[in-house]
Amino acid sequence: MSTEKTSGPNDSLNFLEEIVEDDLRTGRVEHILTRFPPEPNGYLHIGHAKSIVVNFGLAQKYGGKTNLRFDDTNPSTEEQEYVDGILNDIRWLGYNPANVFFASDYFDQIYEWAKHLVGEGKAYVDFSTPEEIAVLKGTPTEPGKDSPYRNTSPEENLDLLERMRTGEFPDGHCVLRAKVDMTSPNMLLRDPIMYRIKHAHHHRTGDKWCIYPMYDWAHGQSDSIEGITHSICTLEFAPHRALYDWFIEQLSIYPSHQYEFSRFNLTYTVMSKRKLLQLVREGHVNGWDDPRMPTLAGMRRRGFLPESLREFATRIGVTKRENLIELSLLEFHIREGLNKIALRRFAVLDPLKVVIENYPEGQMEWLETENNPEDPETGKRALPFTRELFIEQDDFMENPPPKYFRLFPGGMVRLKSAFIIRCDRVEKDADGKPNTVYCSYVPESRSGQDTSGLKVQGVIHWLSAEHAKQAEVRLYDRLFQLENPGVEDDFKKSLNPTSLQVISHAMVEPALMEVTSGEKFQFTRLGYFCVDPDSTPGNPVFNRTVTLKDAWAKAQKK
RNA sequence: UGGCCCAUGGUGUAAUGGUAACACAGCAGUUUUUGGUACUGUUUUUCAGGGUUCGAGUCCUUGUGGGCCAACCA
Repeated sequence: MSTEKTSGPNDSLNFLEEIVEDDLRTGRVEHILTRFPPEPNGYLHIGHAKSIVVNFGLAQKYGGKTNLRFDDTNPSTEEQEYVDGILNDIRWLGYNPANVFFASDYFDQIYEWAKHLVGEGKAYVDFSTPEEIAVLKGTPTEPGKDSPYRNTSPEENLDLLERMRTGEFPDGHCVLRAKVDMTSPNMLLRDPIMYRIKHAHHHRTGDKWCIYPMYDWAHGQSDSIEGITHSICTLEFAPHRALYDWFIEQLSIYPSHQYEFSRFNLTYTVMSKRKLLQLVREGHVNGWDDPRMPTLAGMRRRGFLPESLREFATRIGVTKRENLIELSLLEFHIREGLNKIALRRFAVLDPLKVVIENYPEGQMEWLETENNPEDPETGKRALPFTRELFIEQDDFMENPPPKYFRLFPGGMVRLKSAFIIRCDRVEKDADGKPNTVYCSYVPESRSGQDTSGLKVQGVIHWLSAEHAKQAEVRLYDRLFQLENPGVEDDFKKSLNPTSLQVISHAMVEPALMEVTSGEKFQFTRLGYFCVDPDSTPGNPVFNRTVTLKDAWAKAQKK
């Protein structure tokens, strides 16, 4: 048998890594410096997580650094709350920016550069209305026409710009535009706006400015000031690159370069900030950190591990293609991470009482069970076993289908880490729902010292009724029922009505009464759960992060 | 009807002119006191036509299909 098998994605580079290696080899750059440039107008989501992993990951791999730069050029939508949240999310994901900067740190320099361009006749103040500007801009297939203000002298423009800055004009009265090419096939080159007037309070510069630079007139300049070698963004910015380069060339400043990769889409998820904001505002979810949200805050509260997210982001790759990633890939990485570290605990979400009729009343014994079979060093714990127990309703069926190997009348099942029991009879409510199952146990079948010789296929979890404690459990499911809700006219039409199911009286083992917010467990046979911050002493709340894979449930669906 | 970007299994990503592979998903099985985990096997792939070449997923060309661009948003 050959053991030489060394192909796979691990030894191949994505296109950004190829560019970087090339730049390093040819000496275009000595060290790479990337940046992650969020606008502080919302919370980070899983799409940003990929961008963070790409930017920080690339720098880490090649011994470079990454700055965090808040793109705060629009005071009307940006807030300090978001700055704090974003910083927190990035650190949680496992990254530390080399520097934390703000585009607003550079407003003075950017203004000086604007004056320079005006002085050279490469920018002008335009008093046209937004409508007039739009009409003269043309369309993608028709060239635009020059604005009547395009040939104002540099001297007059300099004066006008200064008056814009000092607050002489009201909002929207005029704009500063770059003089590029009104006939360019690239719409962004048709005399793009550099500054607009906004008499608004800025979260950092206060009331110092009433003109604010547009994205194109701030981003590349900020990159250049910081000496960013590789300015990585998503595909929709590709047409901006021509402008990015144009400004840098006109100013003869450090030539940062822009590279674009495709953003990713996730099935059953929307990712646009606008839509996420709508979900929050309209109360379809309980805030930005609702565990159903694809925000980092939501996923953290849901119980996702940052390393799972990093691995997922790496696995989906970096390309320029449209793509729609299956949610099951994310879930795979979540389970993989949690399987190794989550301690196992017993919980019964939908209790059904079991009475072991041949087990003496009042008797109790401690039975040992492992905390995590994947990690023996986590040791064992003891569970109290008594005559009256709880099992899941799901684990009993009066008339089971073929291959059902849990409990049914006349059938036997193993209580995990305890005994084998046989179901003798069942007592039902008036509506026919089983309410108590009477069983007998096999004393010599005790786990670890089973001499019964019996073989049973099913193993189920259980709780001593007398010792079990109540807890709230929140079961989360996908927020949308459609694979690609974002492409519908109304994405909210496919909202999943059962994306949250609250079980206020689940039963759990006593040890789960003393937990801390954020702690993660596997509830044996049910899934991974995480302690919600809503928990109070004695009243824990558990969020279901993700279910376990369930071959039986899958087979039943067919 | 202008410009830019893109096209490899169900999904995503490799293969850098020389045997189309990896992961997830699916299916089948082994192990298992979690119908979990682990392990094994397996179904399924180069958008179409033309060209260059001994040889094309890869290069050229023409189509076709998809995405992006006409905020004083980023």
